Amino acid sequence: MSRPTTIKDIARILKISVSTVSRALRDAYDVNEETRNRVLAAAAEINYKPNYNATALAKRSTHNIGVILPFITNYYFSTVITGIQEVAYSKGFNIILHVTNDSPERELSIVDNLSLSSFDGLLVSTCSQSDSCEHFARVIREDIPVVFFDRVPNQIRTSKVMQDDFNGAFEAVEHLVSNGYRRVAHIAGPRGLLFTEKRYEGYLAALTKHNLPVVEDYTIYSGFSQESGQADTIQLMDLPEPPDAIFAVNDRKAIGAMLTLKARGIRIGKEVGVIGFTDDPMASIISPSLSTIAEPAFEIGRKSCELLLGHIRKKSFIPEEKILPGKLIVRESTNKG
Amino acid sequence: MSRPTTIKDIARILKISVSTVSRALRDAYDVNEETRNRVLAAAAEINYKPNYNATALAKRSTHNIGVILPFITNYYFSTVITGIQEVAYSKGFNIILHVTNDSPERELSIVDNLSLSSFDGLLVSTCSQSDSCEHFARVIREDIPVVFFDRVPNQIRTSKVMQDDFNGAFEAVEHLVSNGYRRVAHIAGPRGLLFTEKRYEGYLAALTKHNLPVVEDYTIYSGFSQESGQADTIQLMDLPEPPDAIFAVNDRKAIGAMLTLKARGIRIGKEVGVIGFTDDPMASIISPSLSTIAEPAFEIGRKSCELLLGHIRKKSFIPEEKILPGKLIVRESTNKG
DNA sequence: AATATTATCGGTAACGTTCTCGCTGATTTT
DNA sequence: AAAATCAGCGAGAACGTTACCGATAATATT
Repeated sequence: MSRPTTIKDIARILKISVSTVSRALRDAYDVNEETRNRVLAAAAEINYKPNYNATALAKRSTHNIGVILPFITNYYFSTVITGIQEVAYSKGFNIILHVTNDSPERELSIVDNLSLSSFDGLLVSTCSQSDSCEHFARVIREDIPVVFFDRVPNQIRTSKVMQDDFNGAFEAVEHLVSNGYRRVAHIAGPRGLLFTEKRYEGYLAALTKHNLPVVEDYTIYSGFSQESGQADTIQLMDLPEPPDAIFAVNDRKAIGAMLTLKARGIRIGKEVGVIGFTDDPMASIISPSLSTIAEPAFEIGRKSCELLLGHIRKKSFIPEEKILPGKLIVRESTNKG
Repeated sequence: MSRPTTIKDIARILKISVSTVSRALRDAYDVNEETRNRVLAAAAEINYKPNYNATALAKRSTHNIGVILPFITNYYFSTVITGIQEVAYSKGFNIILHVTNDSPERELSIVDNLSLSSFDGLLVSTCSQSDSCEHFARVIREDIPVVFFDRVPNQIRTSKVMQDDFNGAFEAVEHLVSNGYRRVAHIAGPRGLLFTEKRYEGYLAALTKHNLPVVEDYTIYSGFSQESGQADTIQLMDLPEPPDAIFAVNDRKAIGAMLTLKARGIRIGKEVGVIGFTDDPMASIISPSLSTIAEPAFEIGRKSCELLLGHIRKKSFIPEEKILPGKLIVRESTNKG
């Protein structure tokens, strides 16, 4: 209805200039304490709200950060966002959310159509099949800071935040071994993703440390879904010598594994141990409950955002890497009895 | 590095005026087909990206919609957001995400601090304890359209999108009754929320239709969490005459109920039936699997966003209400025999 | 042939804010 | 008492875009 009040209204009411009002509202520099109070009072009086677009235009800085990720409908990503939101909110930044549905074309179109004027920095977790990172490189070349988390590309030199995938996997597999399992299989994520490789390496390292043979058929790369967990497990258990334990790249796949094991009448834990990665709330709901490596999702969100805001504030974009530790959660699915 | 290219650059290169360039880029009105093509070519050439802030300032319309909700770390809300995102993306709108953590103070501060210049419309699901809706009324008074979904206030006349809570609850309870359960209890949500009431009314209606007595102690209002589901169920089962079925306001509480029933050695389904609301993926993971009313979360997101964009487009804000049907999903937890 | 119409374009003022100067008048310095 | 300093303020341009209106030339109308 009534157009929003502006800085000019305040100036007119107080019979001072807009420059003074602007300074009073922000810097409080070069402005008398008394006039400043009068400005503040007048602003409150007429319910003044700053126009962020005008500010952004004049200062060449929006107060937005873009967040690009494949999904939000799972525990991990939604928790990361909550962490991001937490620090963004406290620093007065808005989050512009973009979901790619794990489609590289969509990711590309989002990044390219996104006006560079609409955010000060980018927080991204890539698609699983990102053939190229050129689009992100372009953004960085425009001097807009980008911080990657979880699904980080390795071709590009930039700030990254991730859980300790190698050690998490190592711990998971070592836990299996120390509980008496000997033929440990790994149902992995899609190839090409850095953390898929890291977790695989951790798996390998634990096997070799404990002098266990590395059976090639015991590692299957596929998707992240529960369904692919089921399919992988069928393949695994149909082997001449099936494994007696399964380390899944995430809890969804672990749950898929448990489902096929159950369907085949195989006692989980006693006959075949299962361990996941994430600590999705489902892990404690399913029975038997699922052992897993808890990821610090919330912390990853916080750290990523803090890192990004740091880059934005000091205008310098020196890449940093942060690796946050996970935590082994022992439950029933790795209890041999 | 190099400052972003602007409309002026194009004008200078082509030796035409900025007005013509602006028209060529947008309207294609009052501009020759050929010059328009030259402008488009030049824009692509120098990698021109429009500055949204300048546009927003000149047109008094950002291309952003604000989304305010209590949580995102659950299946329902994250799926709604995905639905919102889907239509927003297709129409070129950005989503600014705000999470209140179900805190009324935070909700208030978000709405009040949000510059009205930073979004064209608002999509909100309120806190459970919103004592007032004044802050939203203020936004509406500024002629910014607001659409509520799921958790909608009843004191305020505005557009609303929700699942059919009454009929969903009715169907759930009728399903219990027709499966032979007679003493049906209801562990409800917090008082004051519209859908808590609707689901309670549906529960009542089903009982009275089937001539079952309404026992006051059989309805407990409390939180939404799994823990409150556990607590409520303890209270229920300690009654002199405990219920033989529980209708929970959502799946999390239903799962809580199942946990305490299991802990007490009560056979779910056979002795006590349990049904939830939402169809969280957990419902099919837990064992016995949980019967529930599936909510059309994705559709609710889509519809809310379409409604809002409609309001924004036609500048008229005539409140509309949409009620989307749920669907009964029968699983093991309501199988008596 | 004079006039009216049309298509295409340019000039200029907004939009709300910040920023860089420069100007006053008062205070301090010498 | 003259000069230097300084606090506080204002004028005006800029940020990139759109909107309104007028100008021009070409075409159509009578």
